Amino acid sequence: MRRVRDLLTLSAESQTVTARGWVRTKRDSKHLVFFELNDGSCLSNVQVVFENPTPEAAADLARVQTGASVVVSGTLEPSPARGQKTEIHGTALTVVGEAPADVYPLQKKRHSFEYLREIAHLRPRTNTFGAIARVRNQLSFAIHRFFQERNFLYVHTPIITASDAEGAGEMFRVTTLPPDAPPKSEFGDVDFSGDFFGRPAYLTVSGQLNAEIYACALDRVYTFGPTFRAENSNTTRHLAEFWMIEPEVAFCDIHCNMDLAEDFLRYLLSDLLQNCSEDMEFFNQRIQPGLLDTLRVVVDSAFHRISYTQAIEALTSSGRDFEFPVSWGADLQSEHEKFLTEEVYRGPVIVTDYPREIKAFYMKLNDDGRTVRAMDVLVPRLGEIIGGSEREADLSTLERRIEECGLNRDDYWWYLDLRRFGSVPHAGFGLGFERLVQYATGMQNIRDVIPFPRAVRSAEF
RNA sequence: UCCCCUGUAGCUCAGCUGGUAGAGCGGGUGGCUGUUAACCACCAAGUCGUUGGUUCGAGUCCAACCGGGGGAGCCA
Repeated sequence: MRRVRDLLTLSAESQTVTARGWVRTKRDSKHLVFFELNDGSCLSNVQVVFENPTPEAAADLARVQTGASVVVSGTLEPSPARGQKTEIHGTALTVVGEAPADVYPLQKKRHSFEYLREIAHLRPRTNTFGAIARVRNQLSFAIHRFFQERNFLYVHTPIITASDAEGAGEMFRVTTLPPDAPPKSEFGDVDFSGDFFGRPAYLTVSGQLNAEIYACALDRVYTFGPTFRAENSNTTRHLAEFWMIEPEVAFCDIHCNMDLAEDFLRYLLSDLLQNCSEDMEFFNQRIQPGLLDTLRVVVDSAFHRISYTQAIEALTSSGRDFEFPVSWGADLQSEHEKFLTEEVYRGPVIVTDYPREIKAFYMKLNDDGRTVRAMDVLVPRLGEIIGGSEREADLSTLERRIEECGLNRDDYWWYLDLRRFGSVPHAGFGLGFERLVQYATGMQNIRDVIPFPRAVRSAEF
């Protein structure tokens, strides 16, 4: 038994081969039947030919339709026609599972992504979703390799968290209390002391705070796990459940953090271009023309690095009429990010040193007292793909920032201990895995780059 | 959550200022000895998202609801 990917690299010397998989398309004439077999090992199908089939084989071939699963044996031969170098001249065929064409939802034609989303259990059988699965796999592997080569430790931060104020968005509650009649306190609010954890608990929105703990002991760590946001957001770049990569590095400032983020993205894209070339060529041709050229430029050139203040200047001096007014102190809107990445710099841009008021409490306060050492990596089409910062390492400054942000110091006692004992400058960032996949493939909707998307009012499959 | 667009055959869509539905693909049958978006011929297939309203008459106009898509905000 050989996988199609290997089969296609063999030289055709009439050797006997067996393959199995799912039939993508069949074409036949009176004495000649062609079908193409795909087993997910690569984008390409292998063409199978039956010439003058025996009556038994003909009966089986009649049951072969798009979507059927088959095992086929034959000899690998040079193909006389264009379209493929080699093909299997079939001698034996087993139809493992039929796919009746009048009810099988996938036809041998192009389907819209909207339709395929409704049949997410079958969409990995299409070219696009097979390619996405392989790209996700390649990127995941490369992410681990990148960090492992640099002596980062993979740490497993918790999925369930009790800190409800990480400030990264609405959270999903985790509870074993009965939803119809939860216990109430004397004031009428829900009493969580009897809940599973004895306190309110949620699904994590970030592993960062926990990662900092390990970075401040083991020097350099990363997490790669699922993350949950209960935001009621309905866009092409948000999910309620997504995968995030969060490196955290001790003795590292904002500049070292930017270097890491940039090396990381370029490493991943370079690896993908090299090791998923067939799939990437497909995305270039069918999904986003020009994609490969764009990615090659990103791999080969340094990212632009500007401060928030410089970004504001670039926007105000552009003469462009934006829907949202540009002023120092206001957050950058989508249209501003798009303008910077797509028109001013035509590539990834790292923006640093944002006003303290629009960023999280844990970001290191700059000497000017007005800005923090935040960094966002913005890319064309998507906007923010990475958000990170140098963390505030000074105890009293951090305590002041927590209070400024209206948070309760006591909730962060363990986080503050990191500054109380052996504090070090450290920095890190979060990369949204699905956004990376979107960027790398040119896919428009984030729901099409994750196998089973979870979004508002959407959790089937 | 807000704004805009959209819902007609299995899929993708057309259907003008209201007169009870059409194309391509897909499917079925037949033909074809090298196809590869196969080709040729024929055939079948629709409670026009749901409910209500206007009208002699609604796929078409109006309202509400439901589903889908895009944009914004929030962010990764």
